Amino acid sequence: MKVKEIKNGLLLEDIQHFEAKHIFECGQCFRWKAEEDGSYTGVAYGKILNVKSDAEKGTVVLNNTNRSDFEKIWYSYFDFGRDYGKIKEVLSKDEVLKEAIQHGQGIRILNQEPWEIIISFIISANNNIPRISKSIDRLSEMFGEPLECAGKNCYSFPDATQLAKADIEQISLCGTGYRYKYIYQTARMIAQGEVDLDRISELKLEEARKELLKLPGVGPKVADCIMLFAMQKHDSYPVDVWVKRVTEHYYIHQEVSMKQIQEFARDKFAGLAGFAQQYLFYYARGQKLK
DNA sequence: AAACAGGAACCAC
DNA sequence: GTGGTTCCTGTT
Repeated sequence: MKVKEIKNGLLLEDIQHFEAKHIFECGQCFRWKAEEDGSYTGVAYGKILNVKSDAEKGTVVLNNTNRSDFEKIWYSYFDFGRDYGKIKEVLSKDEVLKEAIQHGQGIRILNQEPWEIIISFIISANNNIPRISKSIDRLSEMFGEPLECAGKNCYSFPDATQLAKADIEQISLCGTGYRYKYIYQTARMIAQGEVDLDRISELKLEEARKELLKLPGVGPKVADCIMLFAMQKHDSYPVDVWVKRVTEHYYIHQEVSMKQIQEFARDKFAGLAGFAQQYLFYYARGQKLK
């Protein structure tokens, strides 16, 4: 990878396995919005960034950033230190995944902030992506810090302290439905240090899940998402309806319990289960698999 | 306009 | 620990 400074940003060259659409639309994040020119704009770690990828040229343009933030934030955020070619090579031994990877070849698993991901996925329970995004935007507008930018959506995601001292009635105005209580209670538990996210991040999958399940609004699926998208637990295999459908349809050939799906994934994909899950999820949604 | 989509909590058993 | 029901809101 080559990093060149350009006006107001960076040009990355010799990039493989990176497509903005695949990355931002594979269900792992909610704050990145598609622009008319095919780029995406979003907020993470309190910074606004615009991303445009060109798979043919092998380039990525990062707008509104600099070399220092790239090294501090975005290199890790976009998981540039990982060899996706190797992951794909291993997973492609399976015919279904080979096909799925062709559809989502530019997927990468972002390294997101645990706190934001916890709240985002509490909101995701029994919900759909447009509504989840809207709720997160409203939470940020109401309780986050304003960021310098030209358009809309320019607020950082509020931290746990900010939400813990918020009026619970105000949280309920963010379109989160009955989940507002969970958001508030979880914020309080974390703000008060009752739950230590850094500590949980260090634990192994099963132990970390047990801890995360103590948070109100966090069940098995949400815990698995938090671990995969914000705690680098790449052996996590979150099973939502789409992943359940795609796993049953292509591998098990009958309806089974959530537990059986997870056992299957653990045996079949082992440490790469999380990557397999992302390729399969994106594939299933693209196929509108029923 | 009624039906549907989507995970967790909660309560029986 | 498993199964059924309810929670809220945007879309069809």
